Amino acid sequence: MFTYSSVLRACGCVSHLVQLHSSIYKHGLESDVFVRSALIDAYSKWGLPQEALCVFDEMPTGDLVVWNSVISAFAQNSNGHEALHLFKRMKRAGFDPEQSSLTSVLSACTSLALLELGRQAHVHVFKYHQDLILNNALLDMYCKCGGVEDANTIFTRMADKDVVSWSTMIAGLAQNGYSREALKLFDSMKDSSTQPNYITLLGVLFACSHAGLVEDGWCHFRSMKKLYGIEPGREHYACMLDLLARAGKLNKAVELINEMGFEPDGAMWRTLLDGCRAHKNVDLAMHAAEQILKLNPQDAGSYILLSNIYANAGRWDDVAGIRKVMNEKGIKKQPGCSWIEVGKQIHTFVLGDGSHPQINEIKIQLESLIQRLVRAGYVPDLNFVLKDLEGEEQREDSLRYHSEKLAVVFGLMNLPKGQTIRIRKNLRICGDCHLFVKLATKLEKRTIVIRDPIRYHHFHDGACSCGDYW
DNA sequence: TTAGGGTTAG
Repeated sequence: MFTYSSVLRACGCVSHLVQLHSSIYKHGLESDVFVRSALIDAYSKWGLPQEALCVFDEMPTGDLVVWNSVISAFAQNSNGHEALHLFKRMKRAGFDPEQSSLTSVLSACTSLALLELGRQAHVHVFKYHQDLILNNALLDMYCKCGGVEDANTIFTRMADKDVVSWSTMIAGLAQNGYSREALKLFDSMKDSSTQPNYITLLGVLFACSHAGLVEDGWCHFRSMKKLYGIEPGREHYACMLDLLARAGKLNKAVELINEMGFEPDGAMWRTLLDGCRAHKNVDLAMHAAEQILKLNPQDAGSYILLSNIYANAGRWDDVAGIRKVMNEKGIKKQPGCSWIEVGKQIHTFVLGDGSHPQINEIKIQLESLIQRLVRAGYVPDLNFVLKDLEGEEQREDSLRYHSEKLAVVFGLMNLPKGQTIRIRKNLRICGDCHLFVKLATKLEKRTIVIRDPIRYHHFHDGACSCGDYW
């Protein structure tokens, strides 16, 4: 038992793990709780939570650690629903959750971006208010669920803070559009006794890139090694590229790619491509797209970005060419999708999908809202319609029914006045929806928070926390 | 003082 639980931690590939697993059976040790938790954990670390669940389910023997192992297996492999389901099973089985279980539950709420659920988990945490790791998980949960004010309160009250607490808060502020506050916090961190690490600096550079702070970004990037002994890694370069590309310093971005000493990956070229779209550099865009498609010939996002760049430049033959290639290769763009939590239920809206039971009412309300917004000065921005990829008659509808607009209207209809409307979506928000939501918060006197895959937009009284730079 | 579970980026 002692041997296996030690060796399982050291196994270096899945096939070794499977061999150890059968050898455990051979020796009849599979019911030992130490061996079982180590096995569950090992499967989880190799990204196989279902295998971990099999190990868990096949024996009745278990203790709190075995439960915690299997819950964390799903929490860490981004299956928040299953983690929460197992947590409920654990409570029904008569086990009292403690710090480790609650940390996994918080991490599950974080990955699901469900603020109300996270608040419920927070209630269980009160009696452990001195636990550092648990507090860190709480910080992350509040930051990622759009409750950055709550995170700030907890952070201020934390007696002990380690590098994870500081890094979580710095990145959290930046993701929520509070870049300058994030940089101020980094200054306070330097005054404290905690040394920044690799991840802290990523948060700092992220803050700079999302606020267009080019000089600050360079300064932190160039001083990483000297001040903190941290060699800039691939991710730091990616952040710098993002900073330069967004700010329109495309030549500097290309210089950085050439000098960085890493092979640029698809995400880096994609960053550059997006900068080319924003700053209308067709030639560089073509080069970047070519590089991406060499690395990943099926990357739908790049085809669409490139085709929009061509469309904006009026190069309709090239637009048609891309559409043809996409058709031939069977490449489809991912449909936009938004989620909103109302009455403990998640409501999903997908572009072009009218399956929501209230969809007709929502469309009527949306139409009326658009008319009121137009009277208040809203002009739909047709630049964001994918002219090339949609049929002529769908053009206006495709913009009108972007999933976040449907979710916003649904929130206005169903959430009490004064309650913040929180939406999560799978793609980045388009400029037209951004304008629409800004104006809607002013007209309807509501606060709206939208989380996209990269960051948050806090809309209030006609403005957004991103300062229209995202 | 021979063994198992939790937090930060992309």
